[in-house]
Amino acid sequence: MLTTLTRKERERQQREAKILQLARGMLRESGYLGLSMDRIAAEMEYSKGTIYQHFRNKEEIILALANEALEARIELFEQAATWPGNTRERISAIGAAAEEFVERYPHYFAVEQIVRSSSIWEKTSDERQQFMRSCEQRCMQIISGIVRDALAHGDLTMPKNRAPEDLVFGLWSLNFGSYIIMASSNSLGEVGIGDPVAALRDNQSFMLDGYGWRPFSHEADYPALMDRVRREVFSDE
Amino acid sequence: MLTTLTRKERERQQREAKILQLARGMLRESGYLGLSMDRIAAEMEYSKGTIYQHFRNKEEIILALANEALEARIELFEQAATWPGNTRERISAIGAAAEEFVERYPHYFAVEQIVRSSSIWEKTSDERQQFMRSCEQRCMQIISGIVRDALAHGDLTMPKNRAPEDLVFGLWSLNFGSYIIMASSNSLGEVGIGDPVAALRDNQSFMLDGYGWRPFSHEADYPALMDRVRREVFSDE
DNA sequence: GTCACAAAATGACAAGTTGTCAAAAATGGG
DNA sequence: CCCATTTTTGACAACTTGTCATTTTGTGAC
Repeated sequence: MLTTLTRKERERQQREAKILQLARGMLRESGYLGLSMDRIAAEMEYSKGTIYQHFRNKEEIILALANEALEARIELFEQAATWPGNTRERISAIGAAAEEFVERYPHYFAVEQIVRSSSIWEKTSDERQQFMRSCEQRCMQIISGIVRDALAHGDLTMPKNRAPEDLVFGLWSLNFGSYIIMASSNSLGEVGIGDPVAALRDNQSFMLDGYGWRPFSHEADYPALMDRVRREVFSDE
Repeated sequence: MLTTLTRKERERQQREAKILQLARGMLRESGYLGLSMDRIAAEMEYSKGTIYQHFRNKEEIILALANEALEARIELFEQAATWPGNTRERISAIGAAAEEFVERYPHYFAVEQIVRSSSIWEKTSDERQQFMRSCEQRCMQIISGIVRDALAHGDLTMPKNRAPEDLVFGLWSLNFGSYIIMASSNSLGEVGIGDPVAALRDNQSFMLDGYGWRPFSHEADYPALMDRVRREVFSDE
């Protein structure tokens, strides 16, 4: 009896994973409109009704994909935050984690873009919304924690009227904006941006330099550190 | 004959403007899915076929809205670029223009987000795509022009392996990312970001400081300058 | 084996979308 | 007034998503 229950449960989870896998593919292939419940059902060789027993609607599938990725991102960020070095090195490690995340979950930015598109968010369940918000907060906490450590250690002093979260907002928007532009602009080279990932690294560094976060980027080789973090922390699993 | 032609032409343009106006409203109200050709037709008291004579499809309407706004943005940026001051002041004036743009075209970021969503872009006409790309390039040129002036005047020296466009990419993504997040995150206050617009101003300034662009933000009152630019340059029309 | 009952899967449907196109209506020159 | 040309129309086809009565499947008791 126990075994049958778990077998069913296992089948259910497998099916759910398969749905998400198919959805990921469709989304990558042709965006929000390309994700079709009919086609998922057809490719799964199940009826539509069964798919709807897993996800109340299309938007739930998309949010589930986002949740999956965000959970993994927190994992990466937490690992990065424990890097044994000064605060400026630790914030660089977070940058490395962000790069790693983009490589492991290349579909995520497309998903987040869809979720942030009004009228999608509204259709999703409270639980998944809650989960997404909590992931966002958790991310914020991890990073602003490093900022606070830097303040405590005297590596950084906050400018007038600015909170640590304002700095995090800067890193966040710089990253988010850069990756969205990279993902959706097929001709960055033509406008003179040859290596956007390297440019992002530098822009982040210079922003932190501007805040006065020591040691400055000319005093250490942060790109090398980021490569090292990615090799040593994120190479396996 | 000439008069009848122009009258017709005038009516056509008025109708087109009305379509775009309605579309703007629907888009702001409820996003891409909320924009319905049927509803536009109904509210215009024209049949659907007539609407389709103006725009080949839904996506064309969205791109038309983007084009409208981008044209206006170039206007604003060009005005800002002529500000009579040092290069650092001129790049701040561009920041002021960007703020002004967001206030005048609050729907634009939602539109750009939709356009950047894959499978939307593909459905639009080459002409409008071309126009959008040329606007983007033009913007890039205006700003990288100021960067080059700064290099020529010795206000700034480019770091190793970086082109002026990489700096512009930084400002671009910082702005774009910040405004997208602001527009779609209804609870920034809860995560500790009280005044995101002020934070964006500072983050931009600090990034430019990090690049070593003189005079530094602690040597001048750039926020005050931006307020002044907005008052003196963008108050009328 | 078979019966009864619960659980799960089904697909026809309703209600919506976009985009088309033959037919109807308006227009304007002769 | 008439007729060629342009413009407008809305019924359609072809697609969505999401529902739910009906059918199928699974389980345990006898």
